Amino acid sequence: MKLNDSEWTIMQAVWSSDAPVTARDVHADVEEETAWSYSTVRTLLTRLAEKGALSEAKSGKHLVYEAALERRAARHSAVRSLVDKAFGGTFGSLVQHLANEERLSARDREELARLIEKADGGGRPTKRRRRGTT
Amino acid sequence: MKLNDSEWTIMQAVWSSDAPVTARDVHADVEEETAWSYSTVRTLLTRLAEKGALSEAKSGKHLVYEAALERRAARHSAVRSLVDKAFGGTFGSLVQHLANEERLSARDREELARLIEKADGGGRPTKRRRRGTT
DNA sequence: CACCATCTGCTACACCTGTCGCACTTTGGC
DNA sequence: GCCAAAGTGCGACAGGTGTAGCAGATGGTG
Repeated sequence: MKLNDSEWTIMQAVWSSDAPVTARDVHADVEEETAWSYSTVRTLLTRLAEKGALSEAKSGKHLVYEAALERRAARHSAVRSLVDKAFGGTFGSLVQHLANEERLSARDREELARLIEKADGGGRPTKRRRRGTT
Repeated sequence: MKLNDSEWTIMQAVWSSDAPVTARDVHADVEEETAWSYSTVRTLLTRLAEKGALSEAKSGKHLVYEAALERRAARHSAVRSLVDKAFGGTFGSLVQHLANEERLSARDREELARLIEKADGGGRPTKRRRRGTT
């Protein structure tokens, strides 16, 4: 499932709520950031429901929306898509870019290292030292 | 500079060559992957030149194209754009996603750790000072 | 020089995106 | 029950994308 920019904005608002949301809720949520009219929000919600990223249902008399697509899955697609088009399909290239080219703040870099360390198994010592194949 | 999917395909072909390329060259390069007609390639080249990502010039009698936008810069924008729309603008979130959610190969993960280590200053111990305002 | 293979300049066109507005239906309060 | 306020169904429209085709200008070859 591929989301375009405006759809991401809407989805973020939906995901940020535990309970199903109304168009009004979403509008309130994104209004400051986007200045979109209520109509625009409704259009986007409808399109998202049509494409299956949201489920649209009547709660009582009004329509409420709920994410049908998980944020995690959406992120996965987005990353995969970026890697495919911009990094030759190789995660390594993206990682390398982030580590070398990207102007990560020192803090980001630290966080990156910390996260990696943690994700690396949380127990297995990162001992392999040889820098081997390029 | 924001490139759409088809434009990325074209740009990759242009970047992959040291010398300026002709539409014919690009077509040959992407044909197998995309099955686009020569016309399509030309249209995309023109649009890219119009938006400044490529420079179009006459070499002799024919048009040749050369990247005006660096791959590195294009990647930077793409990553920034992804981070903004899908990860709340925080690199850390992307990194966290890559490290935890994404199915990185063990090798990718190692590479990630290695790159981070190396990029981290190549010697300065990661002593992470105060995290300031977060 | 004549011709054919190319190259180049336009135009096209359906579908996607970003952004609404309008008119009609419901609903809740007096 | 009536009316204002909110909700809903549709339509719209300009600009971006994906994908090409056509016709005229050009250049290399016999």
